[in-house]
Amino acid sequence: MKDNKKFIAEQAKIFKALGHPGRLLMVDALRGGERCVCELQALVGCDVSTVSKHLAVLREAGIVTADKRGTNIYYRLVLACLDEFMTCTKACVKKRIFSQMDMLK
Amino acid sequence: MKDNKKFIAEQAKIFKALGHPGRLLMVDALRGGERCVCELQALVGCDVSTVSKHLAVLREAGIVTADKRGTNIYYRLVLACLDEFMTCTKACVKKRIFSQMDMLK
DNA sequence: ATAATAATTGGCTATTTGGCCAAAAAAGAA
DNA sequence: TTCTTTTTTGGCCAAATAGCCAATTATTAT
Repeated sequence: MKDNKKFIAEQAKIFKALGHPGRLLMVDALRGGERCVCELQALVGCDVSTVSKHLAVLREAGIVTADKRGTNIYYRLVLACLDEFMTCTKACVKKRIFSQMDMLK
Repeated sequence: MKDNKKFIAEQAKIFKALGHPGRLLMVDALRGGERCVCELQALVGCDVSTVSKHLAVLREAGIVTADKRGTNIYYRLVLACLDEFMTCTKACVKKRIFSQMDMLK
């Protein structure tokens, strides 16, 4: 694979990792500081094993890192620009919802 | 589905749409102005039908819009913050590549 | 009207993803 | 040590995705 292609593939991997409601919910929560797996599990409400695999996806994309303290593993955000990402997509979705509403007038 | 959940699902949809190398390549090209499907096809190099389906994904996520002029359909960017998205993820990938290099020292 | 070009749609297959359960690993407590 | 808690891993299955080809639609040119 060409270097250029590899690079865009890595960028895509970041977006892909964010492109799942459960994972997005978790990273959004991590904006408020580190959380252990069990807290994140409570948040998304599916099996711990599922949560663990989602976290692996986020780790491999370079979005979060983990560190172990005691029995718990704490995850925290690495991706600096997540705030902007969330603000921007939120605005974008809102705008779309409004324009749909306009169409009903 | 709760309203909150619907909202985050819509946000996730945007990221998911960007989370594919071919689609990311296309939207990146659209930063330089509108392009017809055939130009985008030449860029990504797969079947036109495949490109068309990718473009449908981007449309449905609210990232691009299309308009027809003559026989061609021109796509253009709608998502305002794509520049930031690209800059940020580029920096993020570079940083990761460097830290991997550091580990080899 | 017929032919040619541009794009989308439908159908198909192979691969990937997301979810759960059960089992393993790692650390702490009894 | 043995038991308990927290997390990860492996296995499995259903659903979603990405790709191609063939067929359809829409527009322009002959």
